[in-house]
Amino acid sequence: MKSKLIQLLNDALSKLIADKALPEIELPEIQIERTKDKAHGDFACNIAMMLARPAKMNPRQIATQLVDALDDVDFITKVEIAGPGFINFTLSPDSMLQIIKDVLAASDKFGLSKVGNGKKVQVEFVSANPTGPLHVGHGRGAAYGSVVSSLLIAAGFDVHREYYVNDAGRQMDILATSVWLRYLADCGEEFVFPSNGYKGDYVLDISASLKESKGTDLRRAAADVFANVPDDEPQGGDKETHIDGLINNAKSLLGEQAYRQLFDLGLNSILSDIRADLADFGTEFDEFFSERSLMETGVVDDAIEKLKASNVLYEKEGAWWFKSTDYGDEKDRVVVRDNGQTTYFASDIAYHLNKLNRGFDTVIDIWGSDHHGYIPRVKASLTAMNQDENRLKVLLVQFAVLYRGKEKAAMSTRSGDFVTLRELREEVGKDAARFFYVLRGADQHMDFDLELAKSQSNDNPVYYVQYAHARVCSVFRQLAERGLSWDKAQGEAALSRLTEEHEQALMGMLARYPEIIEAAALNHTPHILAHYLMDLARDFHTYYNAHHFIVDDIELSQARLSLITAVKQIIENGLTVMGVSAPETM
RNA sequence: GCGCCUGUAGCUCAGUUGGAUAGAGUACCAGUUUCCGAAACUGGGGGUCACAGGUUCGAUUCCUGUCAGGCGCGCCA
Repeated sequence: MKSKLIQLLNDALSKLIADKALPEIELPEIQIERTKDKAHGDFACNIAMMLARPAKMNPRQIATQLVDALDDVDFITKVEIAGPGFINFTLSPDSMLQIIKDVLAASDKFGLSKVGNGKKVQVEFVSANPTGPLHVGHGRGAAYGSVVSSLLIAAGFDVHREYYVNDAGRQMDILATSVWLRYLADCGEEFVFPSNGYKGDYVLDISASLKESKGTDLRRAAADVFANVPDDEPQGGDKETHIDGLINNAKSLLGEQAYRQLFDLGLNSILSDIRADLADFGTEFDEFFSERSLMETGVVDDAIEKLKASNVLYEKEGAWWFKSTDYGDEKDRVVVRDNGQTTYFASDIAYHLNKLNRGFDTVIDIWGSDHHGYIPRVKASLTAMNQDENRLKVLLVQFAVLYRGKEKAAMSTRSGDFVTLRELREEVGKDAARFFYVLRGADQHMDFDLELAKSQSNDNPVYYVQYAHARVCSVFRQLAERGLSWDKAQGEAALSRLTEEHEQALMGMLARYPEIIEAAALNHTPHILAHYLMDLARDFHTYYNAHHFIVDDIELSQARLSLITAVKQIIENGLTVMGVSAPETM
């Protein structure tokens, strides 16, 4: 509809210029917007005001000439000039009714768009270190990423969803060592657990399974395990060197093969837990991409060679540095440490190069806002390797600050003191949790009150939307009980009977859905879809309370049933995009 | 100190690329059920859009500065 209006106005403008009623100036892009106030018609255009300055004319005068030059079309009943020079359009009743037929015809396909034009987009999200179960902080990224992906799919993009598994770094060594130490304690060894080790209960589960499969094969004397290990922090030492010493002893006491088995046990246990958790949260991935595979297949080394060849690496104090300051970063960054090991950053350079080489038109990374400082160096590395950095888009998700009532809740994977995503899901349900997460803009710092989410889950807006859907279903159950039925053809033939204000409002709402999907997808703002669904549900509930759908006037009844079927369809479509169910009863 | 994000009703937040009288939920107050589900609806009060300048027909929106809060500034991942 917007494009039809733009076409109409463009024709009129060129007519005016041809008639020399307007000077020959560069025309700005015509903007059409839906009016907030029904008194201003259905659509408004501000072109006359935008032209006022360049044309050196009074905006209302331009508007008057423009309106006179407009072609007559059947879908517009009224054109008015208002305020400082707005041109307001009112749609004809027939064109309003068309939306119901469109929704019913397209059903679950209604709202799908082709703006994406099949372009390949990769979306990487969650990518939490597999050192422990997902906690509620990861939930926001999971919900946001999966809805952004679904929106892009709905908008016609070819989407590949990916989870980057950090299965190669020191954190994983700490996990493996933590598991081993718990196992040793289980075997009867006595020692103090390192302050920097992973203390969560899930580590005990893994060590128990290790004991079950290996018996005491991996038992070593505590004295050997702690031999030559520097003091831990509580003893006045440093927690980092302490744990590193333990890791080294673990490797030498167990041997490479047994250590690797231990390492993989920890990794695989936690990763499979994460995958199951995400699946239950309605968050699907097309691929789990391993950091270790990048190293083992030489992709990291290749990337470093590429940077060396581009002459953007230099050696200092035994390490290799990337000159990221040449590309606007604050300081240069190490890619190869003085001990010869590549850094996490080196893996990430390789990973991003790999992504671009896989042929995605756009690569989207969804990161927690605490990683924002990382963006300049990654982009710098891409530019240095002659890649177009604009193909990488980084979307930041601000932290969800957890509260228990008025109190801030602590959250740390290391200490094991956190609410897991699984716990949250079991308490409030997948639907409520997802809706709650996506309800706010990603750049909004979110207050997540666990008390509210858990105890007052009935106040969660998701039920308001789902209830609207269930209510429509209920009407049809009632219809069947009375031995009546809805006839689509009969209903569509009688649509002109829908003259109530509530019905007009609802139809206007339905017509907005495709625009919402497109805007939410292109701007990566799923929360506008959530808000739209609440608005639609509100209009429906209001309508429900004001009028009956099953009435003696058959034509009217059939027309109304057609309208609420369309409403039900769009709620279902929208909730599906959000990964939230649309129940028939509640 | 530098960088990113934020500041809108008591609280939690919307406010589309600058538009007409700044909205919703919640909380509070008062109402609505012989009739399709009251998890709903109707009405009411509640605002210096953090503050100060600037840009223009027009600013909650864009620019600059100040204040306040969150996060980040490793040869960690």
